[in-house]
Amino acid sequence: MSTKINIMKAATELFAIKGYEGTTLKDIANAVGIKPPSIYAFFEGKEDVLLHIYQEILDEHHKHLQDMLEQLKNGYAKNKLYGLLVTAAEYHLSEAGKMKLFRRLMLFPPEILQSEITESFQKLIAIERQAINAVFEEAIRNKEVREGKSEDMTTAFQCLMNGLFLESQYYDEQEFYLRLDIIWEEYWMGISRKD
Amino acid sequence: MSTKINIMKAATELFAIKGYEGTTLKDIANAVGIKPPSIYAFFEGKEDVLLHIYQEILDEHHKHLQDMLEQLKNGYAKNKLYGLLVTAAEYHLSEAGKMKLFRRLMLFPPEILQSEITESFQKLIAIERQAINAVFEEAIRNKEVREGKSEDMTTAFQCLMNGLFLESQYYDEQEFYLRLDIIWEEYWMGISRKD
Amino acid sequence: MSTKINIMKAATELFAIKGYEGTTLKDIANAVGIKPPSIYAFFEGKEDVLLHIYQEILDEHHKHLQDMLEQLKNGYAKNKLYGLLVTAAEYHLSEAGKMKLFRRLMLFPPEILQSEITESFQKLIAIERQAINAVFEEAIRNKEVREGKSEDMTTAFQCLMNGLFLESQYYDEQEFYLRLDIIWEEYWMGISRKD
Amino acid sequence: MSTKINIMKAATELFAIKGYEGTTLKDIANAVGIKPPSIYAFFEGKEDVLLHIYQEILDEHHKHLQDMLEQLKNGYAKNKLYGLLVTAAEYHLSEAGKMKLFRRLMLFPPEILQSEITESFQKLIAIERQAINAVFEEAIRNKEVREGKSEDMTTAFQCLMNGLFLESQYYDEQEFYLRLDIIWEEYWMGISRKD
DNA sequence: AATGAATGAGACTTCATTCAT
DNA sequence: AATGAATGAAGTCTCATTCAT
Repeated sequence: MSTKINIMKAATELFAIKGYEGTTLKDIANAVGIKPPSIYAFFEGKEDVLLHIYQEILDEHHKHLQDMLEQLKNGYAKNKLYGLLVTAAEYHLSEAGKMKLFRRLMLFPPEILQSEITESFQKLIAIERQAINAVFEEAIRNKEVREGKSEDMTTAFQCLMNGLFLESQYYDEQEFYLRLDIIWEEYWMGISRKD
Repeated sequence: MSTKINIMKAATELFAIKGYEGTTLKDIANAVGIKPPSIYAFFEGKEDVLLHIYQEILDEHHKHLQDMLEQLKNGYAKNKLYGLLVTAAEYHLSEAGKMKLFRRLMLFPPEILQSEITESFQKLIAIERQAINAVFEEAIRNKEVREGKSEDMTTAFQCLMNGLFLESQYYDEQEFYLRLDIIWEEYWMGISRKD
Repeated sequence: MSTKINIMKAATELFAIKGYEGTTLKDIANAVGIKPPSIYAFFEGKEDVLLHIYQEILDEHHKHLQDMLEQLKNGYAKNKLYGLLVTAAEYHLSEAGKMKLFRRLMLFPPEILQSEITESFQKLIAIERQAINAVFEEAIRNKEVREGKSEDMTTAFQCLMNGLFLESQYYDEQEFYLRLDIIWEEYWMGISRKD
Repeated sequence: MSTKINIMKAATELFAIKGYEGTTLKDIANAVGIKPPSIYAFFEGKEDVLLHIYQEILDEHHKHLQDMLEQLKNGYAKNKLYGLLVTAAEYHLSEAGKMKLFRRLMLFPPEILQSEITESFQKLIAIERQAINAVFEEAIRNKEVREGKSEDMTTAFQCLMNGLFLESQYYDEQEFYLRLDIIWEEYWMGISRKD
């Protein structure tokens, strides 16, 4: 029964590294220690494997998003936003394979799933955006950050997150966390209210 | 002949959208209006097409980098850095196919070229980093930006660039430029010296 | 158990419509509401299923032949021959699936069973032929039909039967019986003694 | 260039004997002396091979039908009808493979082409029926055959043809022609006008 | 320079079958 | 009696590539 899970794990890793088209069912089967036809006992085909993984990633991402939103409820904006970055970073690093695949699907979706993927990803981003925006609105009211439009701050913060999580792929864990802190410091220095 | 160029153009576009493994020589030939074997009159094979394109992208990138460095020679840091973003943005948008492939190769290189690609890309980034760093060093001296480590500022700026150019893929041209300006304003507000 | 019977029923229908090669054990299992491996509790394999069905058809055909021969014992030739056609027609229509498979196996036997099938079918035809021939011999003696060789009459009658039962596959029941009566009338008009 | 023709010839023969599902591309390729992928240089796939063959058979059948209709224009009904049988018999025997496949497709069409095949075959039969009916109408007027409905005579004659051409598959050429003549004699004896 | 014909390698997938449960 | 898991064998088809023209 764990074979299905093993297939998904192996396929996630392989799709992330070699891409959907670059990965063969043989690759996946080899990684699991079974033969290619056995995959069909659990999935309808290669596409179906990807779809299941994609669904799983989406579900987990939603759960993760809930955790992050929880994080954004109470406390100072500084802690909230930094916590957001760190939580997200930890998530990206702890689920390296899944997240690499997530980024790949987001940026370069395989033709077949293009529309489906694009749509659901945009929803995710919108939810995220709304939550972050709320933080900035409150932070402006509380004078935790300088004056400005919360919408624009959100735009800039999302850009920062995008940059960071693209970088999570280039650098090893240690270096990444170093950069994360540098970037955060630089960022907070610019956005925070100095008085 | 112009066929060779057409093949490279078509292949660039297709590799960018469908990936190297997801693109067939037939796809390329169809796009050009020839038959697959004709490609072998100009290239040694599929891999060779990618290698030529990759080389081309690299060369152009170097040229583009020269333009950018030129930009960074004289003037105020504010203009230099903003000019950098705009120049890069224009480049990314005018050569959409090439740049999409550039990002793809950078983030998800096909197995065969992995080491080669990783290496040369890191060189590019290093050059870029050095140039940007120089701008910040001077800007700190000139008190155009607040006090701080130029290295850290460079790190943050690169993160911003990465975020932006990842976003150049999500948003259409108009929206992208809007975001670019918002992000720049937010950024400059934070980094500039207020007195 | 009744499952065995259900398998044979479903397989008969499917072999008839889709052919032996065109039918999968999954098709059969689906039709029965079981899973493919369950078939192996009753049969040695796909070929064995066909063999059992084939044997069943053969046995029933022999029984049916006995009924028909019974029919040919007493009475007028006209009634005998017409009765033969009607009885056979009813049989073909009541056991549509079985008879469609019968025709298929007869005309286009799957390679594996070719020799076996050909042989046993020729026996059936020979028995049939002999019985019909006897009817004509007597009918000629009794002057129920015109003068002629009983062998030739049998040959013609068999041709008529073949034509009819090929047609039983084209036309729906109602139309088939209409044609049967027309053909019989035409036939009997030609063969009967007019005086 | 003749490879395409060879493929069609080989496939016709194999589809006739082993059925569409029972024939593999390897079987066909072997018969032609090529490898399976080469078939794709001429056809889109296995189904496409069948479709082309089917179209060819249909076209030839239409041509053959024209020949037969020509045959039915002038002369005595006896000669016309007997000529019809002989011409058809010669056709069936000279193109044994094609005609065996024709019968197979007519009686047991592979699922994919079922509707298409059924439709076009019914058209063929209707044309044939009309032509034969005309012969009987004239023959009744000319008192070449006994009184009766031409429609019914046509029905009976078609049944005879069906029977005969089903038999063309059982018996070898010599025996088939013997039976053909016997059946014809028996038939004509019954239908002709005796005075 | 271009391509029709051909193919080895290999991909995805189906299928009959086995076996432990 | 029934099936989930697994697989060897084989089928259809794609693809990069070669070669003669």
